[in-house]
Amino acid sequence: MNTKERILDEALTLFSEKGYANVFVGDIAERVGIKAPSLYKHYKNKQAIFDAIIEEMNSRFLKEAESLNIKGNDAAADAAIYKDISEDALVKLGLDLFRYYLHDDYTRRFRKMLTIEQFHDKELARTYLKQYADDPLSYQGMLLGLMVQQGVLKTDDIPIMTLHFYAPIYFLLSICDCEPEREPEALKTLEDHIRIFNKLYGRKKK
Amino acid sequence: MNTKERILDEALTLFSEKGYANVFVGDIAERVGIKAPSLYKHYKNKQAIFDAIIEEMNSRFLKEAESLNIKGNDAAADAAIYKDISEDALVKLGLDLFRYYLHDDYTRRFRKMLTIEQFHDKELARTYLKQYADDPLSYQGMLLGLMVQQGVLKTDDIPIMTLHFYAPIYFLLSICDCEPEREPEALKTLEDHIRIFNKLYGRKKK
DNA sequence: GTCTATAAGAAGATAGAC
DNA sequence: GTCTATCTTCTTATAGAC
Repeated sequence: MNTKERILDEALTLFSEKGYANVFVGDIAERVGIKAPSLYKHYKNKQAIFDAIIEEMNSRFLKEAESLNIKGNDAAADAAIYKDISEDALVKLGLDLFRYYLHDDYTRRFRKMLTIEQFHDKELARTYLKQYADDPLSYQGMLLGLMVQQGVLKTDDIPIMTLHFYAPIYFLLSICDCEPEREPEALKTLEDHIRIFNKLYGRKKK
Repeated sequence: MNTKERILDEALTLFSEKGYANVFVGDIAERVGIKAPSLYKHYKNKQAIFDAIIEEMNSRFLKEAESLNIKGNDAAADAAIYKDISEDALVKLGLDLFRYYLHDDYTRRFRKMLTIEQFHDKELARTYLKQYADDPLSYQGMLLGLMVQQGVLKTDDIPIMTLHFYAPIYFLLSICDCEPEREPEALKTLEDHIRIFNKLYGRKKK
C-alpha cells in the first residue's frame, strides 16, 4: 500500500472512531508516519480525503452489487438450490454474513463513519440508507422470494417477511458496533432469531 | 423558559443536527439571542452544556422508566386488559408509540445526538444502547409476556418474539431520522409489520 | 446578565529548502 | 515527497465596563 492509500486507510480508521470534525490532519499524518504538510502533496485538503474515501467506497459497493446481482441471477437460474435449504444452512448463512459485516475491516469502519456522519448532508443520508437499509432489503428479498417460490418458506407479503429477517440483523449489528464485547450474546440471539424465523415462515410440518 | 434552559434547548438542536464538534459556542448563543461571552455566565464551558443535556436527559428517562414501571405493575395486576386486545388495538399502540418517538421534539433530538456521539466514549455508548435497545426490549418484553400469559400470543421464546416486534420499529425509526420524508411509507410498513406479527404469533384460529 | 474587546490556543494550509 | 517554519483563520474563553 503506497502513501496515498495509507492516508485513506488511516483517515477512515480515525473518522470511524471520532467523526470527521474530531480528527485533525496532523493525527492522520502521524499514523501514516509523515508530517501534516507532506499530506498536502497527496490530497488538496482534509475534505478531499473524506471525499476520496466516499468515492472508493462507492466503487467497492458497486462492484459488490454487481457480483451479488450475478449470484442472484445464477441463483434464479437454478433456484433448485433453495428447495432443500435446511434450517442449519440458513443459520450458517446468516451468521457468516453477520460476522463478515462485523469483522471485515473496511466494511465495519465505513459503516461506523456513515453512522456518525449520516446527518451531515442529504447525500450521506442517502448513501447510508441505500447501503444499510434499501439494498440489503432488496437483495435479501430476492433470495427469500426464491425460497417462497420453491415452497421452502410461505408468506403473502415478501417485503414484510424480508423486514422480519433483516431488521433484527441490523439491530444486532448496531449493538455490536456500539459495544463489541456483546458480540457473543448477539451471535447467539441471531441464531435463535433465524431458527424461529424459519419456524414462523417455514412450510407447515403437519 | 429562562436563558439557562434556552441555551440547553438550542444546544441540543444544534448538536443533534451537526454533532458536538461542529457546533460553536457562538452558534448556540446566536440562536438564544445573546453573545457568546454571556453564555459563560450560565455554563462553565462548552462541555458543561453537553453534560447538562445528558444529565437532564437521564433524569427525564428515569422519570419515564418509573412511570412505565408503574404502568407495567398496574398492567400485571389486571392483566385481563390484554386478554381481548384486538389486532387493530395492537396496531394503534405501535403507531402511536412510533409517532411519539419520531415527533416528540426532545426525544427525537436527543436520539439523533446520541446516534452521532455514540462512539465518542464508553458511557455514551452505554446510554445509547440502554435507551434504544435494552430498555425497549425489556419493557416491551414484559407487555408481550403478559399477552402470552393471557393466551393472546403464543411462543416458547419471549425474548426473540420481542426482538421480532421491536427490531423493525428500531429499523424504521433509523430510516425516518435519516430521511424524514419517508415517514408515510414507514408508517404503512409498520402497520403491515404489526398485523403480520400478530398473525405469526397469534393464537391459531383453526 | 449582557455587552465589547481581546487574549490564548488550536487547526488547516502554504512556502520554500532538501 | 518529506521536512521545518510560518501564516491565517477560527474558536474557546476571559477581562472588565455597563
